[in-house]
Amino acid sequence: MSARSDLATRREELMAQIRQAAIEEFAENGLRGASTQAIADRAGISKTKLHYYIASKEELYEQSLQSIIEIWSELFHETATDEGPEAFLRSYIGRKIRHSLEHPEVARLFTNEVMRGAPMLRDYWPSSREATMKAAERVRGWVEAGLIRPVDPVLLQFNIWALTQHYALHLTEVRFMLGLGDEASPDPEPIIAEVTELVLRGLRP
Amino acid sequence: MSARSDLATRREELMAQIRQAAIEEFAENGLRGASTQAIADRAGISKTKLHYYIASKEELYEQSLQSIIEIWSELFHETATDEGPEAFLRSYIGRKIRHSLEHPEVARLFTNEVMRGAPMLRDYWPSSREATMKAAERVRGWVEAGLIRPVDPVLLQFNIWALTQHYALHLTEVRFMLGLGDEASPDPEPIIAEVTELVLRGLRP
Amino acid sequence: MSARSDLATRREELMAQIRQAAIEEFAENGLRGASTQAIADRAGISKTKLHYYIASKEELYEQSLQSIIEIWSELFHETATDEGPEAFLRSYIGRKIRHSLEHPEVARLFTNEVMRGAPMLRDYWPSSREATMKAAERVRGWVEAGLIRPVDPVLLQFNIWALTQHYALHLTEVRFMLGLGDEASPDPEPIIAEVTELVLRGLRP
Amino acid sequence: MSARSDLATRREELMAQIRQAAIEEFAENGLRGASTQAIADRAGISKTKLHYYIASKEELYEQSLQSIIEIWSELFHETATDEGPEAFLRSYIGRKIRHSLEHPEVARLFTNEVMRGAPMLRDYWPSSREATMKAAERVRGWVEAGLIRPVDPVLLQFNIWALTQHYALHLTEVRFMLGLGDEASPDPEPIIAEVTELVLRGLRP
DNA sequence: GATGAATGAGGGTTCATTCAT
DNA sequence: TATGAATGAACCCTCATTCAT
Repeated sequence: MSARSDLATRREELMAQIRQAAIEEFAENGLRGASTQAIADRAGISKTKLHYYIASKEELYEQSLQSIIEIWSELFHETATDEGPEAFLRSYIGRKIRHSLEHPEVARLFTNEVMRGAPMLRDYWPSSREATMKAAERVRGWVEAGLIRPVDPVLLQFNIWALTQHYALHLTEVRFMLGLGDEASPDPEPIIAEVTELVLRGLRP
Repeated sequence: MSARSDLATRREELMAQIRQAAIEEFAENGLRGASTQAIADRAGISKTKLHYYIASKEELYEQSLQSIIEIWSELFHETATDEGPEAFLRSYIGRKIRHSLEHPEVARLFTNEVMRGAPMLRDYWPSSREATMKAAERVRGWVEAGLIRPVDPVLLQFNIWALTQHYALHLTEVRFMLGLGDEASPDPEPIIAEVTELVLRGLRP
Repeated sequence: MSARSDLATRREELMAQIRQAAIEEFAENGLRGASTQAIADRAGISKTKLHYYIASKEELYEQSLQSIIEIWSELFHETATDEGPEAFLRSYIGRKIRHSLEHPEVARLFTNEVMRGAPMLRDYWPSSREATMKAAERVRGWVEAGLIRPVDPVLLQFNIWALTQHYALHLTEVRFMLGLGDEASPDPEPIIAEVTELVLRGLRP
Repeated sequence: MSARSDLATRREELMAQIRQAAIEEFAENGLRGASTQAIADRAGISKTKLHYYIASKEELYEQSLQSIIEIWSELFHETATDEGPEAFLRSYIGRKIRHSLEHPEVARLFTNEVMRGAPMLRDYWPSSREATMKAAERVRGWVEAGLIRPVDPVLLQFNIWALTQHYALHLTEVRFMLGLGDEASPDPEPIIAEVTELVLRGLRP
């Protein structure tokens, strides 16, 4: 067992390394600007070896996007939903910002793709829209129950999205403005507190 | 005089065309991913001609960034500041979002640069920080005057920034979720209303 | 006039050099086996320069095929047709073999493409078929007039084609069997005489 | 004994598969254009496995050529020679064309090599020349016996060679001109009849 | 000022072959 | 015997930039 498992494990580990390297490089330079040489360097392997494990740069890009969507989907569905807006939003905003600060490249790659006009995400939009509409329904329920003031439930989602993504996209700026070093990660808690407070108060009936 | 002026005017017009083309191309593909051929095409000139008017792709990129910063600086300083937080925020958020929706490429290019780690903006950070600190001071004044609840004045700026930039960065997604066509611009007013309301209510003492 | 003409002339000369180099390389190694480096070397220019003048290897290949077809078409139509089969065949076979021995690469490239299954010539077959049918009609006329014995007019064309192409394709072998040097061209006249005699006698009523 | 024999048999079968695959691939794409991957695919094995059984692509190419020469040599020597030119030529032309149409890849590979300048056949030419000279002697005998008209006995061999090879090389074109499907094999008999008639009549004293 | 020609460096990818097991 | 992993060389082609006129 150990031999087979070792081989499979090795391959998976390498693929994980490659995917991580790819996400970072694509996040920084976009699909066009990313080079397979740079991805290989980040993954610590040769360009030829990289190409042994991937079909093409484009396919690797698509897989990277796919893995991001899965990560976020899990993050959203792990959040309990039946305890009212305050509990839900506190939990979701906290998780989202913490993840953003730990893995800013994830949000960056996504934003990069969307800024290009999202040509690779066309197929994904419909299912994303469905999820948005389902969430909107829940927000409407909160409004009708008088738990929050009347809001546009789609724009609310955009706004929360904006607030939680921002700290990943602009981490460099945030670090500088908060007087942190180039590699230091800012303490997520004050940021979470501030964003949560803004949203919860902003929604009060 | 007219001859010289005509020449000078022509040159300036051409440079403006080039800069606009550059901002669009850089916004979509980043510094690395942008091609001078694509910029030339967008500007309606030949690649050789483009290179006659610019020193290098990098320099053109820097100029593009510079012009963005000027645009935003004007936008900020045109907003009257001495009528209290509500008037100021209503005005600023409105202007910012309107501009974002009309010229999404501006916000996109900036975010693109920041996501890369902002290597070209190192020189600009200090003066930006100064402006941020000055604005923070004003926010503190509002807090002390009891006009808004106590908030972290720097994070507040990030949050407003996040909310107003988002609609430029994610315009493609926004369009899709709102059921608009690929080229249609969404009506900015409902968005402005929703964002303004969230911020103003979120800041109530 | 001289300046413009010189420029245009230079370009045309270079293109002719490139086309010739391409035909030779493609004739020897086929589309897949040919390398743009080898074509550039044969043309006496750098690979980069070659790629400045061509769109792609495939397109250059197509142009090479196209130019061959034109050459042969001219060769066929230059032959007078209204003086009966003997005069026509003597003239055509002579021209064809002379050309074959002088430019064996032309016949070779064509055969190379046909041997692959002729994927690039699909578009050309129909018009070729038309020409074949028209020629077949003429042969039928000869038969009816009692000038030649009854033959399948299409297979006759194939056979003449086979006999005149062969000396281009197998020039290396022919040279060796005739005891010639590696670069020497065999005297075409005895070959022409022998082939012509075989065909004319083979067609006698 | 059976075990050893089975193993040996298996190996030989596999080698035959490989050789056939190689001939087809080399016939279509030449030595340079052929890929070991494509040969492996045609043989139904993995590229690694292929390389386990062959020393190199070049060596496999040489073996392929060698096996072709053996095939043709057998084909020639199986033809009875002591019944005069007509019987001999009828038999040989028939066999040759039938084989050409059944195994066009054989003739194609050979022609491909010759068109390249036959660098791999240098060693083979002398023995081939010897055979040609022997056959020429026999033709001269026929001429002296008044069985056929005076002809150049070497060129006659080239011409017969040309006529019988052509239908293999240009099968694609032949199929199209005769209105056959892409995979259909034309009926060899009318072709044999026409070629035989042309040659026999063309040689009449 | 303007433009076609040219180029060295690098882009992504494939290839025949070897390694390691 | 057999196979997944690995690799250096080469492939076609594009790029930002410079040259020459």
